[in-house]
Amino acid sequence: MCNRHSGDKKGSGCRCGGGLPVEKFMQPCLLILLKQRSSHGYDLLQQLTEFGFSERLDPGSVYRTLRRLEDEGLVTSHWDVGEGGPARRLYSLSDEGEEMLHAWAVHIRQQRKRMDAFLERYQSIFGKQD
Amino acid sequence: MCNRHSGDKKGSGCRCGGGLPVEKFMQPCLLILLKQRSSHGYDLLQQLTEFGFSERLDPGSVYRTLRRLEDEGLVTSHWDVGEGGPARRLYSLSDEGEEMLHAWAVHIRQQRKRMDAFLERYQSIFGKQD
DNA sequence: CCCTCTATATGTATATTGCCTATAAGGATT
DNA sequence: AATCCTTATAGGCAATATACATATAGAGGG
Repeated sequence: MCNRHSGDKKGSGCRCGGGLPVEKFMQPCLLILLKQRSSHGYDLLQQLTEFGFSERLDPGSVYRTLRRLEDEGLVTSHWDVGEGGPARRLYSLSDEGEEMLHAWAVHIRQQRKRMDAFLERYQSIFGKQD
Repeated sequence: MCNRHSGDKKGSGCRCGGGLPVEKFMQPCLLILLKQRSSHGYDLLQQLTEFGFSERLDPGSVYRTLRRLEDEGLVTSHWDVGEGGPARRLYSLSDEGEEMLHAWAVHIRQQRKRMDAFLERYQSIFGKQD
């Protein structure tokens, strides 16, 4: 098993071969979360569990992905030195990011079709209950 | 666009960010094809279009993936020097490969759920027709 | 003072990716 | 026989992606 599966322990090793890479799928999830409301990395890290990411998801991956999204102009950020606690970087979705979100939706629907093609063939061989 | 999307031209460049890497998803597709009947790389290359792979899918990727599956003991192969044409390497699914196929089915169903979670949220924001 | 929680960021070894090119057999065309 | 296409397999490589570990730092509790 691997930490790509929700609920897995960190560092348990992975032999399953993955499928959907963590950081890649994280991108559209972050974009859609930021479409709903602007937020900072640590908060987004926790919201990501709603999309099936592990509760032990590596924070470094989230911050790195956010920086990359900013490099690509899909999100913007500014420092938020507010009421107590360390300073946080507040991210917002850009217009370009919203466009990319639509592109991702198309892409993900395609991927899902491919998975359905696989699962249908699988069930036609092994049966539904398997 | 990129050659991950079926119908794309080879070498047209990719800025979409992918999602499901070609060679990763190719693995369960090859296993299920080999479950149905033993076959060789070039034939499998063409059968893969049934799972949404591009008709211009790079043959090198297919052969490399097959070799990797063999290294992992999921498939076996032997040379088939038969009636006309170049020699072909005939691949068959191993017992271990069939087990891995079941593991993949579980995994892909999980991935599908995650995509559904994304698409549902997407539709709740932008509407179904979008 | 130490520990935990919040919060952000970097380093690194290894694996994976897409693309290009090489090799070779056989058949058809010129 | 020379050229070309199709079938068939394989290796190289630069760039990127990955998982995991580690660094930094503020604030609050015990």
